[in-house]
Amino acid sequence: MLRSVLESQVKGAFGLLGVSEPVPYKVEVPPRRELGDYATNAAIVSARTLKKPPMQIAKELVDEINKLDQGRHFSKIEIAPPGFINLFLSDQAIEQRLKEIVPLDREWGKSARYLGRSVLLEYVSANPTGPLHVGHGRWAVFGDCLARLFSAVGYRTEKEFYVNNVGNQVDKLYASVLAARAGAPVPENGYGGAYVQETKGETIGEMLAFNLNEQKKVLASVGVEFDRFYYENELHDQNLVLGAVEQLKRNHQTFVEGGAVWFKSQEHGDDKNRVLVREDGKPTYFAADIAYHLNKFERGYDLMVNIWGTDHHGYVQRLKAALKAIGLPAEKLEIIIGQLVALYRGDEQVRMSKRTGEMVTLKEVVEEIGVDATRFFFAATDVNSHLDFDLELAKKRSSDNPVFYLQYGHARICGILRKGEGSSDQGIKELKISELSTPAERNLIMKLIRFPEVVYDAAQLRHPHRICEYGKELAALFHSFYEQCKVLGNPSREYLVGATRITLRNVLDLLGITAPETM
RNA sequence: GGGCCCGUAGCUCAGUUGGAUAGAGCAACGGAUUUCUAAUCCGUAGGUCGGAGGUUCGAUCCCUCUCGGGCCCGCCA
Repeated sequence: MLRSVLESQVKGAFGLLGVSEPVPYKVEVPPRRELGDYATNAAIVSARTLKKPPMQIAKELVDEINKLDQGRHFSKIEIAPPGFINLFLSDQAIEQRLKEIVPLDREWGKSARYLGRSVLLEYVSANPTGPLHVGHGRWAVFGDCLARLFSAVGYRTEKEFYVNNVGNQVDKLYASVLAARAGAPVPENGYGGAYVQETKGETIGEMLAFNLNEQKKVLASVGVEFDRFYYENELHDQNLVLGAVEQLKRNHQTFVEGGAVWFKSQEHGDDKNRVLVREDGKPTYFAADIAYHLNKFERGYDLMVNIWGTDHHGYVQRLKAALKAIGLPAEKLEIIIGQLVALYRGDEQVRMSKRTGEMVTLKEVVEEIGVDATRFFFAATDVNSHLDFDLELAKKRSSDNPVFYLQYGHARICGILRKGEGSSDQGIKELKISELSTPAERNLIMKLIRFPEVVYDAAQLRHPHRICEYGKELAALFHSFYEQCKVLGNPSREYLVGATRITLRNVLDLLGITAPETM
């Protein structure tokens, strides 16, 4: 990507100044166009260690950059107080990037930065005791988009769903279903939702399988699929849970009290110690989860990412402490906390609770507002922020929905290309950057060539919503361009819209949203 | 009582790990269609970035305190 080329130019300039290890600086897009195509704060952040005024460092850096570059990338470099270096790209550099887009096609935006590395994503992992709620949907879409991003920067990516098919809740479900069928009241601490009545199966195993299958169907309907379902009972059957406890014992991380085996989590900063094996000899969910993650580590991934609901946040430190206590590199496990979705119908908030039975399921939402819109809404915001989601609004405003704005841009271009004679591939030979000089054209071009940087940043920060932001900005610049510039008959513009189509399509692909050719 | 998250325009949300004059969509108001798709575009209006201190060349971003909302603190999962 262009930005990393520029970063190394600055690094080279530092080298010529005799600074081999410059303090970390950034090359970024400045807030206004007059301030260049890219800008760096390198001179400002170095002022302290170099003991020179930032403006002076900036001047020295610019001299060296000019020597190195010889006008290849930059047409102009300016210095602005308190020491920003503003870089203006040459037409040659811009054209070269622009010409990469169409040949790369589906590869455009991807990078090989993490090629050869592997990542395991675990998400949703809902209990098989009922339907998925809207929060699950949000986390599912987030996880799915994150997986696509990881793949786009080179990771070998695996997606996994952990099925908690063991424990008290399982018995509770069984008792609740039988009670519901008999018309009896909900058992103590049982499940009371309407779905209990609808749960099929005679044995508890059949009921769990039924619920899981329903979850899978809903997930598939929003385009979320997994490489593996890992069943908790396998951990128990293979004796892996007690095996994990043994490892903690061996490392003197446990003690016995009240007939139970405890993990000394207080020694790792927890506010209390935690039970691993209960008085009755049954391991806790915590012990099973340690075993599960031990198993993940043994499978040898370079990175493991979990997406957990906010109700599990208190659990993060505990699990990591246990993994460290076993001697595992816990920093390879990253846990992202997903906040809940507050659902509204107009002004009225709908509570999500399995107990009351009043919850709105993911299935209902998808059926109501559609797959593409559901995915876009869930992917468009930071998963760590609370989300207020108004169903009435999402449905009523469906034609003004941002997702249609992107899709319309794609369809509009397809319409143009259908009417044009030449394909984009021909256009590439005739593309002359000098013919694309209006602000509308330049704004669109600059947005396009930054796409790989956006993908990289989004993956790096685990922020799929940046792809949505980028897509909205790109679509806006295209629509604006379209109003001002006649495309057909101008090969350079034909190439430009072809490149825009590919970029929009790749954006939608990263989000798992369809890119229609007509609307 | 303790922990984590959030608080930015009327509403829903961005804000590039501390940068330059804080942005977008919706809602409101005013315009644009003999032209490749008007599911579009152009313009106007809208802000003590919850509040108060602090750190520094510079804070929406970091620290402390505080107010408001959410989630959690089990030998449940």
